[in-house]
Order: sequence, then structure tokens, then C-alpha cells
Amino acid sequence: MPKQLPIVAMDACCSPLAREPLSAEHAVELSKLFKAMADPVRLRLLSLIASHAGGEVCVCDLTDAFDLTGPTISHHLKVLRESGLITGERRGTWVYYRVHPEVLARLSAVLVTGDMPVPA
Amino acid sequence: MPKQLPIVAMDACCSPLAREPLSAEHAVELSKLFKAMADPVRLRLLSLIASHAGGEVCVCDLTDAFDLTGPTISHHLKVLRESGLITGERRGTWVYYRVHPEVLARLSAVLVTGDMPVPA
DNA sequence: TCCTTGGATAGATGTTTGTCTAAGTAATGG
DNA sequence: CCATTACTTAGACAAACATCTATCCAAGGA
Repeated sequence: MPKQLPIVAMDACCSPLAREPLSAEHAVELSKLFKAMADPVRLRLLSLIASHAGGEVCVCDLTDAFDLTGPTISHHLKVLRESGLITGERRGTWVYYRVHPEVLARLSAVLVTGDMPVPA
Repeated sequence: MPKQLPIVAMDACCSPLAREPLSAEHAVELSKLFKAMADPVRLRLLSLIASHAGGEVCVCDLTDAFDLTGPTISHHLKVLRESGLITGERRGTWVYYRVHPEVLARLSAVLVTGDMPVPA
């Protein structure tokens, strides 16, 4: 494990919402992750990064996919980064982003309902 | 199916984030659901309702669990209701809320990462 | 009918957030 | 060393939001 995830990502774990009442503290941590995803642009950024072959995407490609200025995209990437959902790495002139799949998976697990069928 | 779910809940489906890039339209619909959960109080409300034995909870019990005024709780319940995550029903003096587990499940499925192990 | 209690709605207010422009930093190439 | 390209940071501003108080509606009991 080369890099440490932010506290947010580490603590937002544990049992599904539907199993037992969320503690106030866990709710705060979890809400930070959901807040990071509570924007259409950030969701598309996340999806673009997560679904990209090779696992990483250059910021330049991301910027081209939207009718938004560079700084705005940069801002959204920062929000995703600080929430622990993605990381960025500079290589030469360009910056490449990739997702932290564990965080996504943990979030998915939190939403699982007790008697849910296993996803196909 | 006695009740129709809001459009939000119906459209926020489809393939996982990490499978293919989210369309702008789907991103908007999905973001509404995440926005509904992007608050600690609403997350705890959702969890209290989802985890309660019998599947439903009286608003009076929910209000007692927080240091917030009645109108504030009522506001948060409305946000959750309008997103399609819960429904409320009045029976006599009291109003009871229950979750829509399909919506929660669909959201969970969207976050699943490709090579994720099946949740235990 | 009137009062009480559970809950929702309306409106006000301070805070957060999404977007922009302008300016800053980092690497590359003349 | 200067110019250019790729981001990021800083600051401004309008829109959205969480919370409150005050008020209203619905049901039940004297």
C-alpha cells in the first residue's frame, strides 16, 4: 500500500445503513463521500476516470469532455481528491487521475440492503 | 407495485460507474440521489428507517433521536421523500416512514467496481 | 366545539457551493 | 532565459441549502 487514504475514506466503512442505525460520527464521515458525489459533473468525472482503459486519465481529456473552464474542472477534481475517491499524479507535463476502487466498493457495501440479491 | 416511484429513482439505474462513462442526463438523475444522502442528518434518518424492525418508523421517534427542531426533521424527510428513497404514510395521528429498498440497491449497484468480490 | 398533540409549510437568515476571471506554478522547447 | 502549454490557486459572486421561528392543518379526546 504505497499511499495512505484520507481519514474520510478510512472511516466511512462498516455495516450497511439498513443493518443498524448509523452513529452520528459515521454519518458525518459518510456524508462527506456522498457530498463529493452529489454533483453531476463530479459523477461524470468519476465515471470517466473509473471506466477508462488503463485505469487512469489525463486531466486534459477530462476537460475536453465538458463545457466548463479548466479551473472549474480542477476544482471538482480537488473535491474528489480530498474525499479520497481519486488520486492524481503528475508525470512530466501532464497530470493523471485514477480512482480508489476500495472506497467505491465500501460505499457500495454500505448501501446494500439486507435481502438484496447478489448483483449479476 | 402499488406505488409509482419518482422519475429520479426510476432513471438512476443502469450500469456501474466504472463500466462506461455516465451520460450527462444519467449523471443529473444520479446526483439527485447522492445529494439527498449528502447530509449527516439525512443519512442517519435513512439508516434509522431502514434498520428499524418492522420496516417503518414513526416521525415522533425520529425527531427524538436528534437535537434538531421538528420542522428541520420534517424538511430532511421531505428531501428524502422527493428523491424517492423513502415514503411516508399517515395512519391516524402519526406518520410512518419506510424506505424503498430497490432504490438503495440500485445505487449500490452503480457503485460496484468491476472486479469487486461479491459482498458477504 | 374547543383544546391538545403530531407533523407540515412558509419565510427569514447565515453558510456552503458551483462557476467564472485573473494570476500563479511546473515542465518543455526554442 | 523567455515563451508556451498544462494545471492549480485565489478571490468574487449568485444560487442552493440547513436551520430556525411562527403559523397552519389533521386527528383525537374532553
